[in-house]
Amino acid sequence: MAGRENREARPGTRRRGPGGKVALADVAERAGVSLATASRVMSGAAYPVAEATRERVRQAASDLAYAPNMIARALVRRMTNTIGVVIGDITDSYFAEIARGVEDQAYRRDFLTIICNTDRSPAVENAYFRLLLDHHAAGIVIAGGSFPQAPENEAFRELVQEASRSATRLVVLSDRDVEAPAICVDDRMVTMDLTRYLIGLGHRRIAYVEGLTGLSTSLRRGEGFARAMAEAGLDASLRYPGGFGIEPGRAAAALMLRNELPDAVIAASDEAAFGVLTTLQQGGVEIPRQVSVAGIDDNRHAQLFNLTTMRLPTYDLGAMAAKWVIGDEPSAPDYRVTLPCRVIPRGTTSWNASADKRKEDLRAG
Amino acid sequence: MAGRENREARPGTRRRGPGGKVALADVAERAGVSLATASRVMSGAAYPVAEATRERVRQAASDLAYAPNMIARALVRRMTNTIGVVIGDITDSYFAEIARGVEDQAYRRDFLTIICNTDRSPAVENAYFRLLLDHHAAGIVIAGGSFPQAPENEAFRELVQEASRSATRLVVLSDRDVEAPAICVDDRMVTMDLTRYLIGLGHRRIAYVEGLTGLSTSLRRGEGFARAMAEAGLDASLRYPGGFGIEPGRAAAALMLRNELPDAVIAASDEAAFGVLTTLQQGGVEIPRQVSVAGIDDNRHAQLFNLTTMRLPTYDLGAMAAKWVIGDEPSAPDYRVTLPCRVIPRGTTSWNASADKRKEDLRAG
DNA sequence: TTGTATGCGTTATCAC
DNA sequence: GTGATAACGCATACAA
Repeated sequence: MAGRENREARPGTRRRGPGGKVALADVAERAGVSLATASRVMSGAAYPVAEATRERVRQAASDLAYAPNMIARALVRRMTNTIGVVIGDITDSYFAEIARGVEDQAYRRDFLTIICNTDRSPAVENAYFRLLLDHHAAGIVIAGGSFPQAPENEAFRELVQEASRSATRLVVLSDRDVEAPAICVDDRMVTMDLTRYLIGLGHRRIAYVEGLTGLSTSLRRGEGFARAMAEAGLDASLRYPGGFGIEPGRAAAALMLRNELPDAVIAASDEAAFGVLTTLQQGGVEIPRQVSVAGIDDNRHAQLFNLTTMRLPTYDLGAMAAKWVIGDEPSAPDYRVTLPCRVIPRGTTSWNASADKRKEDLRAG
Repeated sequence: MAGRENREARPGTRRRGPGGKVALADVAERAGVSLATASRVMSGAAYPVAEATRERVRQAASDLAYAPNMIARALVRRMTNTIGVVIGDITDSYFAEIARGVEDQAYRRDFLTIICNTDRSPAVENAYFRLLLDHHAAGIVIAGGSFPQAPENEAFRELVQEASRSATRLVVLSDRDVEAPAICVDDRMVTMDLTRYLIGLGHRRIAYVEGLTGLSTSLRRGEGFARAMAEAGLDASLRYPGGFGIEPGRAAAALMLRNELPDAVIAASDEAAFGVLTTLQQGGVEIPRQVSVAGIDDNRHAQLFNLTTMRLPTYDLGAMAAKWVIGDEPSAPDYRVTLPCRVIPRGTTSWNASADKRKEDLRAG
């Protein structure tokens, strides 16, 4: 009431904020309609407005170069047009691809993509989760794997609960063992298939460079390797402590150079495989004649190194997550999708020549 | 008035929204203080509040697990706690590093980082600019270079004007020829220094793989190459159409293989240099014995390829931009900083053996 | 189909 | 120091 009286007390004044910004009220006034009507046409609400009126409002908005205040809209809708994507590190191409997938979908619907680097710290992950919830993000995409041993997991669960009570939609991109929609790959299968591929190439003595210690993803990939080796009756104990970066690959390769070389090596990531590859080559090893090397991810540089690798649908992971978050389908906490992966054979792996020899030995013996 | 009466009419009821969220009013009620006082302590305003009162409010907030509604706060402050970073493509490590620089600073102050991929489209850039302005971002960091010929430049200028009238701070990370704070490198100097370095190594016939056509950054880098060659009395006409990706590098190298090889090649980006490097090697050329190769950026993979390159302070560019945006210094439209770059000599460049020969020829002649 | 009035959850401006 | 209350700019339930 009071507000309205003030307005009438200053007849003829435009309702402009200090920044000179034109508000919806200005549009309504110019179009000669009520604020409500102006809102109905500008907000794109499915509400009956006469076409003539609609046009007048649009014209007025255009004349005044009206731009809706997203904050005010968000306040009443209890929701911002933003999607938060929580990742390890945007400079890691794995996460960058996911983020790109999210952003592409977000942009199509005028959503903004918020990026949150955790450097794999569960504490930072929770902090960002909280921040995004407070920001009333429309959706939160959590891309990193979990650390089953982390004490922060309990707080994480509570945040998931809070998210489920709120209107912001949550999607996890790896098996986080929480009640939330998940879009993932089968990490165990990833290494199983890759290991089988190398075994099929005649390799027997296969080394594995592990992923980041303690990460659930690393655990499952390690299991897949072990299982594939076991089913072929091979020894899966040739493992090197690793990580997803280049350095762990280098370190593992340096160790290999000092001992008997394996037939092949699988690294838990492309980057680690690059480290293995270049270090072995610098050590005088011919790839793939002496040792085959394979990675996981198929990132942009895998082709450059001609690296055999497992292609992960990183971009699609992000894109599907964003679609689900923005989408009009009703929220379903049991929404779960597993995306397929496949081996991309390239030049760093080849048929194991000594396997022929073994066969001959077998025949002779 | 009406609101208050309603509250009294339902004694004992907690003021909770439909989402069950606890609001500041709940905190105030529980602490037995007014909404204003509760706001003063929770918003961290520099306003005198008795320490005892302050503590009561804090306790109440903690008891109720109160989380401030950032949207409501943003509405009255006319500003969200977000920084938008407008880049070409987050999967390009150059931009990823910049984004990381921004995000690191943002996180320290509880700001959210919004990422905007334009794919170098001026139209998309403007669209995102508009979106960020409407979102009342605290700051906008524009990282991409400009296309001097683009018709969208006028609209861009208008957006810059609008930004300057609003409270959101704008920073550009390349020479955009607009009235806005800029944090850049000297692109002309970048190629000049690198070219001089190669000339100093005895190379004479130097090829240049250009950057993306039409981009101001590419233009300036090309100029730097030409100038350095000219001042040494060398021919700068050995240029290949390029781009910042791997493929343009490959294409240029393929061309080189079909003609007389240059002494050295400079690519406008590391990625292009990788393309040149691998393609030449696949063509049987020994690097650096026959041809030296250098790039620009010093991204994470440059070390892997042992690539000589120009180190660009990408991370710092982003970090400084974010600091300036969040910072407490008064806004200064003439704020301009140029960050230094330097050559990182690695294994893909070496002294030109035939230069010795030339010297001997000279002496003999 | 249009208009009126209320509320969204804060901060800020007054008065006390 | 503290409290009451008016914005902030929009969407929407309810009235007409």
